[in-house]
Amino acid sequence: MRRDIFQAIADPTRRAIIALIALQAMTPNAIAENFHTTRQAVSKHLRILTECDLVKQEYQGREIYYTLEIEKMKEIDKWLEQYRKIWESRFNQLDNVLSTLKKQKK
Amino acid sequence: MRRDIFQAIADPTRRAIIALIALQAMTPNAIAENFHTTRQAVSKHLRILTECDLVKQEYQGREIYYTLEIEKMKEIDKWLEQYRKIWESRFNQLDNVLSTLKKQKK
DNA sequence: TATATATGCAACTTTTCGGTTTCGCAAATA
DNA sequence: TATTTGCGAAACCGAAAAGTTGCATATATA
Repeated sequence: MRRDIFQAIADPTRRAIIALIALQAMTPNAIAENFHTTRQAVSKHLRILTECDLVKQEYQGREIYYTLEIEKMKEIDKWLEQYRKIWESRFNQLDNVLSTLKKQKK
Repeated sequence: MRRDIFQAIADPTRRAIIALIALQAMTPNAIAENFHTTRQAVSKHLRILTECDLVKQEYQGREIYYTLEIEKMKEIDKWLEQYRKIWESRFNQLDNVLSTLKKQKK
């Protein structure tokens, strides 16, 4: 099953998990303590996040630390770029209108 | 039913619709021509996009033109901001390492 | 006025999703 | 060695999502 980063961040619990491990690597149990769900449910979310390379696993004995793969987040930023161009150009247009009004005032 | 912008952009068809109407306002029929689904399916997507204020409707006779509400896209950018800080700080750390190496060379 | 067109909405179906429960396995510990 | 602990995987379940079909309605057009 091919996972997509946009699908991965669609779920609020997964976004919260991302926010958590962005601060420090955590084990599934430690992550689950922050939610009102079972560890297994968290494990499922972690699997989805892993499948689309948003998180990485670090094995340490029988514990598995999950870390955020921050580079992957840039993909969203990249997608957003095309729209950022639009809202910035619109802002410039508004800027032009304002400066035109200013000139007319003079 | 409360809609979320992250859920809205999770669907690839909806992202494609957003990309389409970002260029110019379009009617449901015109949008549907670009996909291998029925007009009704597109209408459903448009409804979801409308519910979370990502698109606006402009009535013109019996036609309805859908336009992208670009301001709403900034919400994603805002969410991304916290992670942008992280990857930028990591970049700076790397930058420091590089400049340290450079100094040692001298 | 009769017909065609553009659209939304409701009902229904199939698929997907998020969750729980149960299990098995490997590592730590008594 | 026996038991506890940390974890993933599979089976199952209910809810939601995405799609289709079949309407109803309003606006054009012949």
